[in-house]
Order: sequence, then structure tokens, then C-alpha cells
Amino acid sequence: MTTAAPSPRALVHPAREEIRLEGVLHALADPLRLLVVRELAREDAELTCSHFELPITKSTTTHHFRVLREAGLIRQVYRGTAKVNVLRRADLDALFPDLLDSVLAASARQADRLGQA
Amino acid sequence: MTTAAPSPRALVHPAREEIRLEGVLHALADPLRLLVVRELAREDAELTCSHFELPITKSTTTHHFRVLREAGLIRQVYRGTAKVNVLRRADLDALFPDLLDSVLAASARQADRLGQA
DNA sequence: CCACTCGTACGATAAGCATCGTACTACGGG
DNA sequence: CCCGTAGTACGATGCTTATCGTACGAGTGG
Repeated sequence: MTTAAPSPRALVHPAREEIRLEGVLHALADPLRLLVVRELAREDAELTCSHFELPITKSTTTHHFRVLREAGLIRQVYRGTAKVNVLRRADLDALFPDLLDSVLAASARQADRLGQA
Repeated sequence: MTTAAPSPRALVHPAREEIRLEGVLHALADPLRLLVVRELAREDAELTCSHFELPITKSTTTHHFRVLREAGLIRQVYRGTAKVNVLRRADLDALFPDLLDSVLAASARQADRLGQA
């Protein structure tokens, strides 16, 4: 399974049952990655990597998105030259109910408290 | 503040407002530390470090408990030669409502699913 | 006072990870 | 066909972290 189909450019994603809590927490423990997840959750849309204006180079951006994908937090597909990202909300909610929401709420709360984005 | 009082053996704890979400998530992302937190939450009691039978040496145990303390997850005080640990549930719940509970639930769920402790 | 237990401190080591730069591939448009 | 844009691959680097061993300090009980 996992979309073995047409494009030569396939991306490896863990199946729902393969997603591990430690991996998810580790992925979310990085400020930049948490920011990306927050944005994806807020927009609830497909966003390209380049949409995010992160204070890091392209290589590092690739790295962080890979961590998120391999942890099972996001799903990535190629669309032309771009790569679009979506939150795997259904999978995460099924595995760990309320976890994502409470992390997002905590993050928003803290950003608010510290007066930042 | 923060118990500056009698014992020469004082332990540094972050104040409630100093607790950072990234630090909390990072602390919880380690399997052993998550196990400790789970146990503390389950017993809801003061447990000594040596109560936990972790598959690591004493030095490493000290290290992990320090990470938990400095992240603001637990409070530690000396009681005789032993050191007792308690979850900082009130502080965490005040800062990040539902976060701890959903992580604990997620952990229990995953342990259940994988057929482990 | 001595021995024992609990935990710390410190140094070493090895692994992991965030970061970068440069060179490269894939796709789409003039 | 050539160029620009989006992202990857790979290697290097330096920081953080998990781990250990050994030596030590602080209490408790004989």
C-alpha cells in the first residue's frame, strides 16, 4: 500500500500503525517544526515547503520536513516542482486522541504568554 | 523564591512561568523518561529515584531525573539519603491544560497497542 | 566510628542532530 | 532547448545528549 503508483518521485510515509509517540513528541520538540505544524493546522490546507519563511537554508528545511514526515506528522506529495504538505490529523487523532490539539493549544498559549508568534 | 531555605542540599527548579513547552516535549520524547512520568502519574505519590528499576546505571539515572526536573516536569527533594520525586501536575495543567493527560493517555494507549508495559 | 546505601560529580566516549554549502535533479515555461 | 524555480543529496562541522565508570559526599544504623 501507501501509494505505490505512477510518479517516479515517491515519498516514504509510515503507516498509521507505525507512528510512534516518542517520534511524534521528538518531532514537535523543535521550535521550527512546531511552528510548521501550527501553521498547517491553522490553515488546514496544503502548503508548499517554500510557503514557510523559515530562518534557515533550503537544505535544513528539507531536513526538518523529512523529520516531520518520517515521524508521521505530515504527508507530502509532489505537485509539479513543488512539494505540498498536509497534517495527518485523522491518523494522529485516531492514534492519540487530543494529543495534537493539546499541543497546539499549549503552543498557542505559550506564544501568547511570551508575546510572540 | 523557590525554597531558598534551610537544607544545604538545595535543588534548582524552574518557576512555573519559566517552564517551556519545547523543554517539556523534549523531556517526554525519551522512552525512559516518559516511563518515569507515567509511573509518577499512576501512583500519584512521592517515589524515590531508586524505586524505578531502569535498565541503565545510576549515573545515567541521575542524568534523566535532572532533565525532568530542569524541564519542570517533576519536583525533587531530599529525604534523608534518598531523593523523592513528584509530578508538577498543578503547574503543568495550569500552563498547558490537557497536555499531560493526553500524553499519558497516548502513552498508555500505545503501550497497550504494542502489548508492553 | 564504620559500613552501607543513595545519589552526585566529573571525565570519557560515542551517537545523534541542526546547520550549512555546494553540486545536482525534476519540472514547467518561454 | 534553455533557463528558472523547488527541492534533494552528500559531506562537513560543531553542538547536544545518552551512556558509562570511577571516585566521591551525605545520611542512617549498628
